[in-house]
Amino acid sequence: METVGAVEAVPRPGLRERKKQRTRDALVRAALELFATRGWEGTTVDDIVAAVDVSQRTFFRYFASKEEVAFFVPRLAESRVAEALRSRPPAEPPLEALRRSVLDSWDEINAAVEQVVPLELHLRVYRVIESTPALFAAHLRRSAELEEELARIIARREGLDVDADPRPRILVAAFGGVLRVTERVWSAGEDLSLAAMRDLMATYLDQVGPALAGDWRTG
Amino acid sequence: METVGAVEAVPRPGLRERKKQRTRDALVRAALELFATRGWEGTTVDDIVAAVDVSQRTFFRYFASKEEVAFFVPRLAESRVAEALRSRPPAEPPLEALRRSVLDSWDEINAAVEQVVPLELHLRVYRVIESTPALFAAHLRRSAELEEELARIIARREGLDVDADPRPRILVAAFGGVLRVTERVWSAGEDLSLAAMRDLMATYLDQVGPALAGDWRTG
DNA sequence: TTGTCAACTGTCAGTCGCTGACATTAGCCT
DNA sequence: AGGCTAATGTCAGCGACTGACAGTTGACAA
Repeated sequence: METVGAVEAVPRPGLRERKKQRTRDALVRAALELFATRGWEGTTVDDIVAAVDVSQRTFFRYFASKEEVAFFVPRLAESRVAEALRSRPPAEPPLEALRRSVLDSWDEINAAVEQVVPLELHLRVYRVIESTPALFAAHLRRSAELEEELARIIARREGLDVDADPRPRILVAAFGGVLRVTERVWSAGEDLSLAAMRDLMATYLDQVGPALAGDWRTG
Repeated sequence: METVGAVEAVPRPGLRERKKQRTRDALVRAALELFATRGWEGTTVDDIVAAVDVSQRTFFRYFASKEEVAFFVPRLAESRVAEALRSRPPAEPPLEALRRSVLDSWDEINAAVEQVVPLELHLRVYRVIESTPALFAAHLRRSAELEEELARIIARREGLDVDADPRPRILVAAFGGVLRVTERVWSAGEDLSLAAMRDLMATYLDQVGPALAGDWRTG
């Protein structure tokens, strides 16, 4: 079961694999840096590949589109949230499970991000995403896809069929809506710390019930 | 204040204006028909302009992008919903105002749509929008923009500042989330009538409270 | 070490969406 | 009728993206 000179656990990838990894990372870093400084339309794929010194064709073999590289970091976060939700205790009420999944993954997510690009760079890119219509649209679609996944996980937890009982999707849709408001307000505000975002999210989630309840003026 | 020979109300537009209107309508109809039959990627702008016999340049003078023509019909709906919300009685609780704005505009919207394209064609195009990633992303962004507008209207009704009090946005985000689930389930189902959609929406909105409330298993 | 195979990369030509510049056509108005 | 101007057409070009083919370079066995 063990090749000579190779350890069981992680049989250190060959030169080829390491080279690919380096190219991919270099492309991500160069692209994000350019997006953050010159903006989305101000950056061409040719600019990116010139910075890394590979051909344009190579870029498109690593990323299906110019968009995809912009969402490299958010992608890391999405998979972790789904992961977290899957491992919540089944006894927990659905909304509570969602809330804790997002809030608890936060630190872990940021550690993972830092391994690829400085967190500060990601934040700058995030602002570009929010202010560029084409990118913002893509962001919303990705969110919708994540929500669909979360709804399915919730349904399974509760022993329901997503296509028969709409409650999982309704819950997640409402939850996701609040998340987006949080992102928006947070990134428009001054305190861009993660603690600030966490607090904001917790506060907003607490307000969903009251906001939906009815007349705000008689509160 | 009155030009000689011109009637006050609607001084029937000149030939030039009527020609423009015809060209625009022809482009919309040709485009939607093509999208519905050949799909989004299967239709080029050249195909559309060939069907109407105008130059490509003319197409882009009427529509900023290939996307814009695909959303010509949804656009009609959006403005009417905002309009309806503005004219709801101020005493009504926010969620109730939103709900009635959408449900009550329905018939009016469909009448307006029919004046441009057959409703059945629009439904076929809508399915293309939902199943084409690029179009679906654009759809979500448009929804987000409408939600922002609705949030501002709600805030004004309640005498609040949207940027200070998050409740309007939270409410609308949750509401919008439910709307999207409705659209999804409806367009995937069999009964594509408008009555079916209205019922579905009403039902789902009623379930938001319970879904958020807590443990579904002790219900 | 060497040679073979397969993976990776580069080059090139071409499509499609979209735009600016400039020339042409055609309602409009005196 | 003729001038003004909006609408349209033509053309050249950019940028994202793709398929086809050729060259290069790790991997692996003889």
